[in-house]
Amino acid sequence: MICKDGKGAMMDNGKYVRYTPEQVEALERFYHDCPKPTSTRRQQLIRECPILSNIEPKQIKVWFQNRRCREKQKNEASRLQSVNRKLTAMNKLLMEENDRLQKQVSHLVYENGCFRQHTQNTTVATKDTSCDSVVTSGGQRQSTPQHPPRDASPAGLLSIADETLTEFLSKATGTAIEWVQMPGMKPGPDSIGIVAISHGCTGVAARACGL
DNA sequence: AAAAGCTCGAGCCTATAGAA
DNA sequence: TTCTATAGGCTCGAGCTTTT
Repeated sequence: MICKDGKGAMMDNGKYVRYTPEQVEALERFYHDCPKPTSTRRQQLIRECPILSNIEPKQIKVWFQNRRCREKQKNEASRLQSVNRKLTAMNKLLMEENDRLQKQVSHLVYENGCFRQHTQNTTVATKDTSCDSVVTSGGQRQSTPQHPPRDASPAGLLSIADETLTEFLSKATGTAIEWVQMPGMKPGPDSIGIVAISHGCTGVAARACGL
């Protein structure tokens, strides 16, 4: 029967057994119906199926064991492929969002510089009362075309800050991700395949996960 | 007598060897 | 690369022994 050399498995004749296609087909059929047969059921299978009669019960047991293992590996591989596809798509969207936000930051930095400049000029003008031309020309403000003109008073600056904060918060809440632990997966960001997005979120992560 | 502890066999899972 | 087979570690249930 089976002998051991301490490192691998060999049959008596020095060769591994390769089950015939007919035998494999019979085993597969049975596996499809019952992936975890009891020893009684396996013996019954050997009795009922003549082409399996030359296979030892132990070998049948091992075959089912390995078959389940192969199935599990196959399922895991396909699950990982699916997660990979989602991550790739999410990465693309996040890169685009990052790019857009960086451009926005550059623009805001530029705007901030303009406002600072303007605030300085206004302060100098209001202190220097001898310079009428500056005071009277206060209505001719320079501003970017994207935003309506706003005064540089503390109230005006506060409104800009408020608007920026509101925009930031809407983005932050719009991309909120809840990590949900799934059976068989470690808790935390490793289990990326199962991110859950709150209803109504329109952020980038939400769009990515909806793929 | 009932609960607790121990042993043993069967089976599962993962990693690995080695032939086909 | 795939498939068959083994090793080793682990769990679980059954049966037996010991303790309370």
